[in-house]
Amino acid sequence: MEIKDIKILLAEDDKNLGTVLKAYLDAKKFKTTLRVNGKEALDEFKMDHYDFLILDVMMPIKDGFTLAREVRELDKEVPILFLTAKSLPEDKMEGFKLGADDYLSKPFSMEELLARIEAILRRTQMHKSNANKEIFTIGKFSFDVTRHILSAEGESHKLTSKEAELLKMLCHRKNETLDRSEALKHIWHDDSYFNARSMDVYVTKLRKYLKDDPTIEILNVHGVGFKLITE
Amino acid sequence: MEIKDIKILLAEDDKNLGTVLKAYLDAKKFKTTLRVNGKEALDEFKMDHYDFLILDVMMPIKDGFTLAREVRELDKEVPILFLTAKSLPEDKMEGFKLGADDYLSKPFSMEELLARIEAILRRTQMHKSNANKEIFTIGKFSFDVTRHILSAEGESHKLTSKEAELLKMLCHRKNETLDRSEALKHIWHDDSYFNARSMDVYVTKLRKYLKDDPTIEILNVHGVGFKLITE
DNA sequence: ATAGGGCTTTAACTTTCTTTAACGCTTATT
DNA sequence: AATAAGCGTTAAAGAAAGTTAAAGCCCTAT
Repeated sequence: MEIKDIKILLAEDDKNLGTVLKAYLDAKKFKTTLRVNGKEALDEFKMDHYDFLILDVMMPIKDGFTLAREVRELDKEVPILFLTAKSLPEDKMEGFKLGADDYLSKPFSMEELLARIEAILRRTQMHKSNANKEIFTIGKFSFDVTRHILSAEGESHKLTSKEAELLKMLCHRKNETLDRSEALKHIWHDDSYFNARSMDVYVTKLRKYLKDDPTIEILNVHGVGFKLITE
Repeated sequence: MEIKDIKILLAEDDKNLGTVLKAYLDAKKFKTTLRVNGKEALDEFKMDHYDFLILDVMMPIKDGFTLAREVRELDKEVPILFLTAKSLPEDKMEGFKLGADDYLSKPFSMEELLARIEAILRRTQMHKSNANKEIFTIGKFSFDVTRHILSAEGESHKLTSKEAELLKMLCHRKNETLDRSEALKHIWHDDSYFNARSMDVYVTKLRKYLKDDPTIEILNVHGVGFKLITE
């Protein structure tokens, strides 16, 4: 995997620092997504695949350590690097216990940050060359997100963009509720009545595709959204 | 490129420090040119080629940040390292926004300076060596961007300029969506209905050229653009 | 100047994808 | 139970994209 394919999720509440870091990392050919607190970062992490997390420890709403703990429940592998203003040993310890790979005390230079990211990636990226292949297993189905292909038992079916995007979101939140408004904002870019009805049509389509496996279900949570139930 | 070929432009108003730095760097086999303010440094930069800039932030007549801004208009690549007495975050930020690669707060040791220069050069020189290559690998194909040649297994095919430009853009965004309007603005210089249809024709052409490798795919993302998918 | 060849655009037709509409059913509220 | 809001499903209308062929354009060689 080349550097330019590596997706970084950056959680930093300081708008200024966050924007500059993102610009710098993007200039270094990473794909960086910036979120301004732990909650938004977690939502984003659930929504997409990331190869690396850079988390500010002190953030409003949800701090970096709490976020890391929740991320680790979903993914035990993804490298985490903390940015911390305090350089107290206790904090470092707590961070590393959660499976952090490194930390950096502010202020730091961009060069330093880059060097650490690359060091960690060298260490971890070795044994996963298939990292950017986003493939979900849903019951007896296999869903290739980038290729929009849903396959089972030799048969494979090509999904349209909207079908694929919706199924992707459901997969990222499997066995938990995907908010209707969240999906609408993410896929349709507008949470309105007609788009909601359009989304219903797509739910029906997906149910049809998945109906061959009775253990799979797209459940409606009335007034909230949908939930993909598997195994 | 060997170290002895690397030309450094040093802008430092403190005669004493400047001379010592130049002597040290020259001893380390760099070719160092010393200028005592931003204005003279800019004149020098315009006059000759430099591989690396070391700029003092506080200088008479023209300061380091202003100089960097003007340099960046001429050259977006050349590495810049700031020397700063103040260690205020604001200063750092302003510097990095201009595309600085690192900074060093006074007082610093010569070894430290050398280490940072070498770290930056390792990274940028690396980039340079595969930047001018401009050859993409797409599945079993190889695409020489500058020569407009798409080849596979001895066979090689010359692309027209529009074909090449479009494939280049798709390669730069491989495995992610290239916005239709972005491609139109960049290649056709105008995002209009007829150009969009023209672009569709070129997508068909490219698909034909690439069809021998079934792992490659140019996927349409309805209403958004196209995505080149490679393993 | 002009005829030919390669490249690009326009046109026309076909297919696919998305949205809208309609109608029936289910779930919450009072 | 009555009412309203939310959802399930299907069909159709509408918009975007796929494809092929012909027309237009621009250079170069004659």
